[in-house]
Amino acid sequence: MELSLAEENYLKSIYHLSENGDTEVSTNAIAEDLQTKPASVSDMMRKLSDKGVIEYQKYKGVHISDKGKKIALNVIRKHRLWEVFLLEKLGFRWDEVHDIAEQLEHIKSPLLIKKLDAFLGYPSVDPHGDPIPTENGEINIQPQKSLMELNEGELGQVINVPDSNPALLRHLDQIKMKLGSLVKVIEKVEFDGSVLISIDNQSPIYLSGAISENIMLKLK
Amino acid sequence: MELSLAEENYLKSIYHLSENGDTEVSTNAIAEDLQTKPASVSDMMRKLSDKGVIEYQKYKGVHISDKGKKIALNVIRKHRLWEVFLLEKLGFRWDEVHDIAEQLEHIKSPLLIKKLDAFLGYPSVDPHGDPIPTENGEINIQPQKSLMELNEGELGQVINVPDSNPALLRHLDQIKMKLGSLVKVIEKVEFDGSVLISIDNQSPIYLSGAISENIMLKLK
DNA sequence: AAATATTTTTAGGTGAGACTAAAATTATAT
DNA sequence: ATATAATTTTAGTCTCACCTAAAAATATTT
Repeated sequence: MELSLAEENYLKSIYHLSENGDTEVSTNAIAEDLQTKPASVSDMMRKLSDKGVIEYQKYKGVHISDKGKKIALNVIRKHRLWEVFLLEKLGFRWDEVHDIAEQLEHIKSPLLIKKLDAFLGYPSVDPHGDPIPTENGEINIQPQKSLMELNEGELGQVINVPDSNPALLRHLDQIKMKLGSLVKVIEKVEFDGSVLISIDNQSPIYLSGAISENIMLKLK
Repeated sequence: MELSLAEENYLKSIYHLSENGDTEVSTNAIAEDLQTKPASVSDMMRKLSDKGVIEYQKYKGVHISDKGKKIALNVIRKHRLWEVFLLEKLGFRWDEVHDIAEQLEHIKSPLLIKKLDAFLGYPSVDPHGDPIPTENGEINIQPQKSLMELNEGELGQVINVPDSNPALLRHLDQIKMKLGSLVKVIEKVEFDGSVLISIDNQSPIYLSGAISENIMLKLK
């Protein structure tokens, strides 16, 4: 079954908002995520439901079906493989790849993705640490905690940062935080949720709560 | 000015049908080329004319403007760079690249194309021998003759074959004809327009007129 | 030059995917 | 429990790119 570009984007949004298909998603949340109006979402839900890629009851929110999940994961696979290509082969920075990959992910050619995957050496994660789903729609979700959840004294390794926020990514470049960096929480500031950390044993710096909740780590 | 995918395809068609913008193009020819109906073409001509990318008078055919030519050449540039990528980096065959490049050519990101161009080593022709326009819309059109135009005894070097006909390209693979091959016309058959040729001094074979008129050569 | 054929345009309509405004449903607060 | 607020859906439009059928313009025959 071939979905339109718009339909693919809806499915992807639902997949993400439902955290990998586990929770129900509201009409408003989808509208917000896709920068459209709730009325448009309702229309589309009827259509996607008819196609069997979501389960939908009026006023009751949306659940992605197995079929839908597979399609969403395939789009995500393509997005992340293209991100790897843009960074590793073309020399883009990690804050530049998301928007272009948003376009490339809709190119239709399974063979192209097979060959791209091989060309890139079968990567398992994209430049932001997100796991790349397999051809069969399997995805390896790692247990992770946000930097804000760590306690004073705890140590973690950065394994994931958001791909869609260039300004944040550029800031991480500035403070020299990258995937794989070891981060130690020295002090948590009660008042504003900011944290004092050291990155790879460098001199400590403060990070705002807004930033630290977006940085995902594996406990060490 | 941003054109839609459909508008870009119309411009590209007009550019090609007008042989690089030189001749007038008829409504029917465009409809045939784009597999659409003449009525749809008339609609689009009004729109493209309003945008200043073509000169159009009702019932009088269409001429592409300088502005339009530049846009068309940019799309063609992208198409041909992607074809090089697919063939040289991903290992596609030359008969497989056209359809995928038709999709990739509409990706919008000047920086992407700059970087892709560099990654490919600034190629000047695509896998079918078509010249790749520069960023500024310049294109190096070589004088060339179709194999059918050669006389008996004449020798030519293959410099261009059509990119959009996979069956033909696969046939050329079979008879081991590639870009750069030296082709000698041994005999021209009056009756059906076929020609007896030798490719790179191999044993002679017959080619139908339909094939030979699509193979473009530089006289040697 | 008139008749006929071809090409092109206009008129009106369709589906996709968006919108606004209003109605219906569900959730929250009093 | 009722009133109010928030969310969601429906109803009715809009634009885009296509369509068919009919009309208009141009080209070709006789």
